[in-house]
Amino acid sequence: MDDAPQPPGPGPGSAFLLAQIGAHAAMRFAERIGELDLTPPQTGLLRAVAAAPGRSQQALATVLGTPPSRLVALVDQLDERGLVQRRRNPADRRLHALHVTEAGEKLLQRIAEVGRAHDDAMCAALDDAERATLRALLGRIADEQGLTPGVHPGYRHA
Amino acid sequence: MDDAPQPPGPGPGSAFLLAQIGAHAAMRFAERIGELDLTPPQTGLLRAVAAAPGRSQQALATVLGTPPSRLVALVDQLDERGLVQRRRNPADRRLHALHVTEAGEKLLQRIAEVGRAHDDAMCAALDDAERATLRALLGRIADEQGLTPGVHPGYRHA
DNA sequence: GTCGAATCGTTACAAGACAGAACGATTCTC
DNA sequence: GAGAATCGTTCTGTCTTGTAACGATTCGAC
Repeated sequence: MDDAPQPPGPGPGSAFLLAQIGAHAAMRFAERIGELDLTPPQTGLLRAVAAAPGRSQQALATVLGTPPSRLVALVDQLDERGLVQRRRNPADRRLHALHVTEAGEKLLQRIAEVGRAHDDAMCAALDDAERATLRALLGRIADEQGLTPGVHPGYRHA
Repeated sequence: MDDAPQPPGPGPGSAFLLAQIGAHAAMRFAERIGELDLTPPQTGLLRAVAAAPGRSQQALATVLGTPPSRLVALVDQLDERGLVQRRRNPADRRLHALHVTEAGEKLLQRIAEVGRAHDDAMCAALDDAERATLRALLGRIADEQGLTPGVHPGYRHA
């Protein structure tokens, strides 16, 4: 753990608060899904596979912004636990089409529950109207910054 | 780079957006101060030293949440570049009191400029009133979550 | 058709960051 | 004055990560 900058004049700026709270949110989320024996990268991959079944590993690597060699290990871990499957495509036997198993689907439901609880905990300081306002502002920022929906760049500790 | 979760029902939840945007903000900031030949941990340390001159390395390690062994390398780097100084305390020669040099002060001013530009770029999607609203909401979240002002937990790539 | 270039997944490798424990030097306590 | 405690440093082992080669398979040109 380290620290970073603190911006302009009076108190921290929005960018620093975003980075600080974002790192905190990521850590807390990692703790929560750790109880399901999952790491954040594993969770992200599982969600990405479920979002569009049958994609190749290379396609996923491109979308997730990770080197293909890293994806191999990730898929291995999920495969060993029976959460995803590699199916050879008869038309093009080079690529492995990834699919989520039933066990994977079940786990995804639990992940969604964890996500809701985490979301609620992070916004504990805000009432319902304020949460809606925050979410709208963040959505506009994410859009303007060109962030891919559902993809989180740069997690630590696989 | 990896990815992470995407929360509840309709679209991403606030917690995911916070983590996603926060990581993005941290990366962009790292790029900006990279042009000043600084890493985020170095920048954070420099700011921390300036915030309270004369503190010991151990005191800083506690505040920043980093192991003392890591701080040594960081202080070395800043010392070699003449940005901070280790001054032995005559009263207690065990500890090294850290101080920012004039060159360090000058660099801090440039860092502040970079921080303002970064802040502005991150909020480009919002008008002034919306930025104030966002900042207020984020400030309350950071406070409620017990985050230490000015300290950013967990940066990657020193 | 066939030969070469390109693509996919995998493996191997090297580089770097990190935390934790062990180590001298110095100071505090009794 | 002797032992425990503190500070900074060094050392070591582990882990993660990106890059580069490697077979297998398919596509394109001729």
